[in-house]
Amino acid sequence: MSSQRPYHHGDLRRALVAEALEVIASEGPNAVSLRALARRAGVSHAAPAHHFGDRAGLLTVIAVDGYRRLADELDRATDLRDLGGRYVAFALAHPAHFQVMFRPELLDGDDAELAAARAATRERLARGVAAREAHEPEVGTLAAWSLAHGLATLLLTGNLPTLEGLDPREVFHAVSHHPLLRLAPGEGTDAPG
Amino acid sequence: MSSQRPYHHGDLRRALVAEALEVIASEGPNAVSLRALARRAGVSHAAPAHHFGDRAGLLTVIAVDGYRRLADELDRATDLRDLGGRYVAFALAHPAHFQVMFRPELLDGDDAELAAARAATRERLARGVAAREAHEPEVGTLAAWSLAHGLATLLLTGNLPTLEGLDPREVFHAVSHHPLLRLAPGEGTDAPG
DNA sequence: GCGCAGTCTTGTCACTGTCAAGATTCGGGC
DNA sequence: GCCCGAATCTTGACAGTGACAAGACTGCGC
Repeated sequence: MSSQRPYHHGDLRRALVAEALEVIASEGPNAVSLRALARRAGVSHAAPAHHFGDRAGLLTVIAVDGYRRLADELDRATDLRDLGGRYVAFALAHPAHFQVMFRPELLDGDDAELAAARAATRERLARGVAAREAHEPEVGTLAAWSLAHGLATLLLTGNLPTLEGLDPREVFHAVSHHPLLRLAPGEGTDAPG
Repeated sequence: MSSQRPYHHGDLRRALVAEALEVIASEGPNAVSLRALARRAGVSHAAPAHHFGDRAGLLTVIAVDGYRRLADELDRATDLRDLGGRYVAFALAHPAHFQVMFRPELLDGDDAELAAARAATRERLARGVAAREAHEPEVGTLAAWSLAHGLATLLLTGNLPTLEGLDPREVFHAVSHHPLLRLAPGEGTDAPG
């Protein structure tokens, strides 16, 4: 019409990913429409296909990005409890990434980068647990991962409205202090001092 | 084949739910198409709308059914560890129900039956935990729920391929026996009484 | 200044959910 | 036996979607 945009967008790939993240965070991955993203970016309806192939391609790019960010975050953990806290905090700080990462049916399962990023993140988790727990580290990893992942998922899906505004890290810390668990780093079960 | 079906299907509602469960279990809730379900049931493309209103209506019916079945299952638990085991086992025995139950964006959030069924199930969880843990039962419920829910979710999303064929209940028991946790019923680690 | 590869457009197809309006059949009251 | 309302299902239409094919434009290296 009036303002004739240049033929080339310039940074379409990045723009599409950014818009997709907004949509996913507010309405979930199902609400992502390649055509709607294209409209918002001011390009034709088929432009996204060039960068991502198809819908799964776009979501896979987001998932890979998420796994890498999470791995970086977990690298900063000081102990087992901090590891869990960072995991839960990541999920709530990057809800779009987190949701997509754990919905394999939305992703391109054959993507090599995805497999690599996923494995790297997992290795961070296992290392973080093994540092504290020498006994059956694999089962320990599973236990810690399940706890953090479950809490993150329940918070993200709105199943814990009471805890809505709280700092997710503090919520995890509170949970990990409960007598049912023994995640306290370095302290015995009954003799904290 | 050439037999002209009667105008009324007879049990269309039930048939559609059954087909939807199959589709969800094998390809996820996104793969559910009202038109495809109608085709498989041998009715016109708009027939499902009469019974469920829209797509969210169908999935909400499934979620309500799932919450009720889960509540029944949790009622049978003998102790806290058994409660978690049953939760995880339910998720893997009824993957379609479980997936839909925890995807609020797919459901009709205003549905009264859904709210009631969800509350009833939650009450079962809280009761099961409180029976064993008197100290901060709400935090304890959150801890136990997170652990079971996280393990169930990770198993369902194919994130634990190593454990694929195993009995989910035994997997939970193994996790709950790890020194990181204290879910053992009645046996304190150091001071049971 | 040329050509090529990367970027984007236009056009089309089959499929989807949803709505409106009508056809068919069931069940209860008489 | 009959009739009428209500429940069930059909037909038709509309806008939106992902995907594909073929072509237009443009920047960059040479």
